[in-house]
This record gives sequence, C-alpha cells and structure tokens, in this order.
Amino acid sequence: MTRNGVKLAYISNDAAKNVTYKKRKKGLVKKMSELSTLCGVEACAIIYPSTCNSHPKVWPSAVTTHRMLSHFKMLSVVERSNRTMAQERLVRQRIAHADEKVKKLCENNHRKEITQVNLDRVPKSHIPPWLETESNLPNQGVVFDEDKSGGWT
Amino acid sequence: MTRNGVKLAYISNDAAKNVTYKKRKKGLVKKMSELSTLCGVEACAIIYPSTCNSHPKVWPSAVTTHRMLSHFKMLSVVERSNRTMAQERLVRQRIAHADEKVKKLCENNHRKEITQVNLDRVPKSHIPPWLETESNLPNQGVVFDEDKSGGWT
DNA sequence: GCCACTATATTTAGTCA
DNA sequence: ATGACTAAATATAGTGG
Repeated sequence: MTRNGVKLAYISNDAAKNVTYKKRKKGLVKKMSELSTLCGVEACAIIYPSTCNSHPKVWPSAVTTHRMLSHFKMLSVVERSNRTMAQERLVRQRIAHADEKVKKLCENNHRKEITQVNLDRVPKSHIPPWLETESNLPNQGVVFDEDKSGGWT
Repeated sequence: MTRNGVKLAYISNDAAKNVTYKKRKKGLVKKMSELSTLCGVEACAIIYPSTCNSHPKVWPSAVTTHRMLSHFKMLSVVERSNRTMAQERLVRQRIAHADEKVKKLCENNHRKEITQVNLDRVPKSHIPPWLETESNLPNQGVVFDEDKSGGWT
C-alpha cells in the first residue's frame, strides 16, 4: 500500500515478508482490541506461520484463547490447563522444600546465608474486564458461520 | 476516527454499536485475509458477541477453522507436555545442585559463606513462550499474539 | 435497519539511518 | 534486523436518503 497500489500477493522475499508480517500483525491486534473495547465482544485469533516447525501465535492471550476455544466445545483446553497448573504447583513445592532444606542446614552451622527464590514472571493474562462475566458467554451450540449477516446477536 | 478523534470506549448505544461492529468487523476480516495472502500464514479468528444466546462468528470458514483448531489442540498437548517435562528436569537438576553445594559448605564449615539459590524463571510453564497471539479475518485466518518479538517462525 | 458518500484518522510500504 | 519518518493508501464516524 501507501507508496504504490497494493499488490495483494505473497511476498517471497523473506526479509520483506517478515517486516510486513510484523507491521500488519501489530495493526491487526490493535484493530481487534479496539473492536473488543468498542463493541464489548470477546475475540481471539490464531495464526500459523507456514513454516512447518513454527509455533502458532495467538491473541489476545494464550489463557483467553484457550478459554474461548474450550467454550467452543471443541477442545478440553481447560483440563489441560489445570493439569499444567497442578504441575506448576508441584514445582513450586519442590523449590520451596529445597529452599527450606538449605536454610536449615546453613543455620545449624551458624552461617550466614542468603536464600533467594525468585518465582516471578508467572503468567499474567490480559483478560478484559468484561470477560469475567460468565453470563456473557454463549452456552453452546457452536455454529460456525461466516456470518455474512453481520447482525449483532 | 475520521471526523473527530476516536473515543476508544464501549459504545452503550445499541444502534451505534451495531453499526460500528459491522463496519469494523468487515475491516478486520479484510486485514486478516490480506495478512494471510501477503505472508502466507494460516489464520482464523473467533468473535463472541457478548449477548448470551448469540453464536460466535468465525473466519475464514467453518471447515478451515475446525482444521486449525484441531491442529492447535495437537500442538498444545505435545509441545506443552514436552516443555513441562523439560522444565521439571531442569528444576530437579537445580535443586540437586543446590543441595550439593550446601552440603559441601556445611561439611567444610571453616568460614562464613553466602549461599544464593536463584531459581528465577522456573515455572512460567503455564504459558509456553512460543504461544503468541494475533488475528485475521475473511477467507483465511487471523492471528493475534502477546508475542512482542514478532519474529517470523 | 441498510446503503452510499465523504472528510478525516489511521495504517503502512518504502526508505534511510 | 530494528526504529523513525513520510507519502500514499485505507478504514471509518458522521451524515443523508
């Protein structure tokens, strides 16, 4: 766009494609969040780079996307998530236990010690406030429609 | 936008909201299809109108979306599992190492020591790093992600 | 409600540092 | 490859039918 008329075709040049990808992804995300804010809708998207070994990108967040997908009645994402969290708790326990052990040993030996367990960076999700309401979500009967109608409900 | 500066806030007026919704949804879909075409990515998006009994709208099509979600599900299970296990092993190693260290220190017991066990960034497993977000529309997909990196693969 | 039509705001391809 | 800048292309809030 912009300089010359847009050529709506696949960009073979990797560097150029990457730049365009990043720019447009950013713009797309912005548009999406705006739509969500303005109209109070829950939305998510998934993008699969064509490269075989690449990972999918999701928006607005992994947590939100998973939750939406689960509501989609297609995936038991919630269960998987719970399992993951359970594992995380287990890891935390182990760390705490190890820490405790170290502490005791050192104290018993009359030594100074500094034990620092940094567990920050635990997932924080950008979940819009209005997403919290269960009642907002469609109960079921997921019907995929390309929605030509565009109507509200 | 356009006439006056955009007020990025929820539109309470139903009629106005509906109009904006339709217009912006259309634009979003277009952007999505363009991203797909230009960068060769597969993308899909799901939007849930907040109204309880409404159906979600999806892009690009029911079939494509289903296929992508299936793929997403599989990836999630495998990758997540692998990653979690890898992290658990890592934590085990670190704990073992810390224990070893403390043991030596205590045994030697000749002078003061400072033992620092830094286990930062351990869990974080809740959301795999490779999970990013984005979104798209029309006949293709949309992806939105938290991923600031924006890298290609 | 749905279109078509702007006048402007926003997005972005290309370019340079 | 990343960031800033800019000119041009697009998207869209208002508006009227």
